Amino acid sequence: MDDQSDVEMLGRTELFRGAPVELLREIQRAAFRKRFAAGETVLRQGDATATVYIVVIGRLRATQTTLDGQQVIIRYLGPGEVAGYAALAGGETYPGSLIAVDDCHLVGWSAAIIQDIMTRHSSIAMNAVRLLGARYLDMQVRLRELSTEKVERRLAHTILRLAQQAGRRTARGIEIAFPLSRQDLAEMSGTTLHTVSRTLSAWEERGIVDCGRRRIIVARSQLLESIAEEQD
Amino acid sequence: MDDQSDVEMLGRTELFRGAPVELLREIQRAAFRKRFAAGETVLRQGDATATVYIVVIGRLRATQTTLDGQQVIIRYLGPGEVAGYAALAGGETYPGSLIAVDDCHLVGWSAAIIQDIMTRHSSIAMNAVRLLGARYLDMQVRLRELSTEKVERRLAHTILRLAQQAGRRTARGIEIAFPLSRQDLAEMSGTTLHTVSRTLSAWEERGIVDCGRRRIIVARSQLLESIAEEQD
DNA sequence: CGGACTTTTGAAGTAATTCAAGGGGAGTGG
DNA sequence: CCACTCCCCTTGAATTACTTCAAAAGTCCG
Repeated sequence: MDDQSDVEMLGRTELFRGAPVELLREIQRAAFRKRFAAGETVLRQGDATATVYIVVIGRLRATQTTLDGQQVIIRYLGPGEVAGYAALAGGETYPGSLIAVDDCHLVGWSAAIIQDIMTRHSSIAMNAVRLLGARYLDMQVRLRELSTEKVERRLAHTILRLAQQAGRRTARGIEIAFPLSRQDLAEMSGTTLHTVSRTLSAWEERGIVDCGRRRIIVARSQLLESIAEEQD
Repeated sequence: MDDQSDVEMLGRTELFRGAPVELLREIQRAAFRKRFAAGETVLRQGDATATVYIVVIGRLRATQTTLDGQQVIIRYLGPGEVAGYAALAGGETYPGSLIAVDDCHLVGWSAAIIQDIMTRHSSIAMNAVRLLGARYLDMQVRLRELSTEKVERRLAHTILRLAQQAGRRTARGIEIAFPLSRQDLAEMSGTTLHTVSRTLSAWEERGIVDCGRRRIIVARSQLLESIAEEQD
């Protein structure tokens, strides 16, 4: 990918949207590129914040792990999204880890550079405010779901959200465009892989979804939506 | 409260910290003051975003309500904190409601004015980035707790967090400085008021807490911390 | 002192976890 | 190319933590 198309790419990201071309060029010159193979760790929970990345190609999984090894998936990050927000928001250490789910291309900057850019260009800082506001809102919604809904409904919401953000239309329905195990779904919905497996089996029988090994296709999204909305 | 002390107060808030005095004066001139009695609604879920407030005196409860009337408490807001972040982050509507728990004094600005100030002064925008980053992180931690911990541990974490942010040393221990019902604790911990009541009764017997009607005193915080950290 | 709200506690019910075992794909190495 | 191995997934049975249902007792306020 050449510098020119990099600049265009940056202009479409949530963080740098709306920036004038000269500024995008400056930002592009200050960036470094990095690639990660599927399964590699991009950054590790507890490490001192050093780098902010933007995803160019591929997908990352943001997790938080407890002392006793239990994991929660905070979110998945796709092209154009900021990875390592803690370095942007002045956190001391990364609150979670970031793992490449696919083979990934990222562009990165040191925390100091990004913070300098935001300080000199308030429109970029405002983009960061909007982006963090949106993520905070997203977490509020998930917290509410986790507090008030039963597992089946939560799982439906989780899958619908994934289909929305990473869905690919196919002949058989909307396919979630990256590998996703039962365990992953459990860690996103606050349940166990056993319950996820049982629920998906039941849905498959009703023709709502079509699943394989680390693969989910939503065949009848309307039915799934009605499960997500029904009262307990 | 006169204008001079208002300016000093603003300089100590999370949003305006570090701003030069002339700017603080300008901000103070653009503000309006508003008081709410205990129980009054400051802003309502679903309304178009219009105002950003800062709490001067008192405490607000931020909630989210589902279609079928179930509530979740997102957080409590105390002096110096921003209320109505959605107006700051460019959201269309308020994602939750804000209720006065105490009698409250707030200062407010229209969303347009605040956004203009942030655009003209990137240091304020950076404060907003930090503040939203911190809230997002807080929600990540709570999401993880809700997903991986059993009720007793979650309740312990909830009470410890409240004691930290609104605790007042007394002869009998750390008292949470605003009225807080069993129902409120349930809505913060993702459980029912019955389970909260039972758990608190058990703790009271062990001398860990000392509770009354809408009142919690943490008598032995070390024991509570050990409950919060023990493996399930 | 009445009435509304908050809290407590028991008993029954249940959704989901935990425990346990086996089956099947995908990739690897011989 | 086949066999081996490592994951990942499935399904049943037992267990349990928590909710739900129900009723009564406190406590505050006008």
